[in-house]
Amino acid sequence: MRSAETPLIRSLPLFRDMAEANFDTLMRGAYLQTFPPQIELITEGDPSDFLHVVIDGSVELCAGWNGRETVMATVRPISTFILAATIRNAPYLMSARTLEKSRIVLLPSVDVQAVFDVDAAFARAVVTELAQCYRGLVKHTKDLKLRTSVERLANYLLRKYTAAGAPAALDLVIEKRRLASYLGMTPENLSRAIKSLQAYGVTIEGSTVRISDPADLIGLAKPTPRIDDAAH
Amino acid sequence: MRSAETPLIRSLPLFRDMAEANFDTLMRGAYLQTFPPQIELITEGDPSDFLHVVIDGSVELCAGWNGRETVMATVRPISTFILAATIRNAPYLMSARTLEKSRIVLLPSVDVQAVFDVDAAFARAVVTELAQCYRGLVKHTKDLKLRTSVERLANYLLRKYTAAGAPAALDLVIEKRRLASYLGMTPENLSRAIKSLQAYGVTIEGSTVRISDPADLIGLAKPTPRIDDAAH
DNA sequence: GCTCTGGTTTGATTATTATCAAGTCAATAG
DNA sequence: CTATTGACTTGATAATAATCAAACCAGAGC
Repeated sequence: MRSAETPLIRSLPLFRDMAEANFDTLMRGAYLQTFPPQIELITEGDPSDFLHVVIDGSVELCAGWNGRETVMATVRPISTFILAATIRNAPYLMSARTLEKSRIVLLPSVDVQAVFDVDAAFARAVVTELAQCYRGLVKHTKDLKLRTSVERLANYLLRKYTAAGAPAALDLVIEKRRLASYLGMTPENLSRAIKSLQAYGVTIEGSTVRISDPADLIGLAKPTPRIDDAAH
Repeated sequence: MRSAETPLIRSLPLFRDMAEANFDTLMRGAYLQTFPPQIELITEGDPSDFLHVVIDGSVELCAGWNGRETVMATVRPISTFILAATIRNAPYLMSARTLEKSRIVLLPSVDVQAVFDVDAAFARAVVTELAQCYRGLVKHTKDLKLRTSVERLANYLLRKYTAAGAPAALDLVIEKRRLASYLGMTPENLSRAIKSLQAYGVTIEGSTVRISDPADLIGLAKPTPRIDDAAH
């Protein structure tokens, strides 16, 4: 691959510190592809051949069992997904599907592994990234096990609100049924949870969220850095 | 540290392939300590100073929020815990508590990080271990989001049963209230879930589990490698 | 032996969440 | 402009799980 996106990828924490020669090796074997919406990029259970980097658009990671399905995460530019499967050379545990028209870089797993072995800076970056992903998932699990659905919604909204810098109106980016699945509830239940947050100054019209009294909502949500901080 | 446990630690996948000199460095800075039962080894939110290795006994990883608490995992010999916090040099997301009298090796995080930077084999082992932990947590999350409590119990029992080689009687090692918390339910609910599995040939008396008709139980549990396999 | 303790079980009740079935609404294709 | 589609909402109901309270039971200590 040789394209305008190369410097963009280079700027990611995962690739930032590695030697130029090794980065070139990775890029030589890479493919940049554009996918239409609703395309299944990878399927749960398939062998992991590529590390994926979302350049543009958005991708949903989901998992199914016995006819049920749940959204595990949404990946937005610029970031990678299924690093763990690539590293372990094991089958995917989640499926990935484009939500909109998306441009994605595919890095062959063999190249990633080869470069990992010779580039200490890259190795460190992979570890850092993986540890970050792990900790993110620990937080998600705590969210699911320790909170009710209304509490999960309240904290989700506060996280987005804070990340956006406490704006008067906030866009809900994700479809409600997908948000419901991500938060571990049904669309109907989300609809009712939204209604019950009106008592705490939250209004959601279409995809526009307004929080009139953050302090009140915080009183209900009781956010903690050990679940709700992106950094930590 | 210089003790009889050194070769035991050396045999772990995490330390197996590293250079002898680097392993010695790690061991020089290490402490081996014996803790009584019910001791809080680390507390959620504290800075991460040590990588822990359980040599003997057992340790419970748990997390709390707003007066509620949940068991995230149980660590048994020989394995490490809180690798991710050590790597990221970030506060612990979980607390750790001994369940019984336990011997634990403490490796200063600074040493782990220093050796990581100079030993490629160790770096690769850390990545492999972290990826394994990550995938284990993905499975746990899928289990929680896609299955009912009875299904989670059925699959938990089948996993233990299979791992033990399909014995006539199986010991339930963990206390029921802890198992309940791990599986995301109350002790009362677990008690009822056990009862409802009697219809599928499962009897649990005290801590002894008997599965008279595995095929029948499998029909209910519908286990899948993408949730229930330790390896994958 | 007894008593105390804490885990477990059981029953009754409530809370929470899911399911089913209509409806509303907005965007879009024809 | 109308018809269709699919997301979202609402209401009624059912399933699932939590809570509360009371027993039960086994092991530890006396």
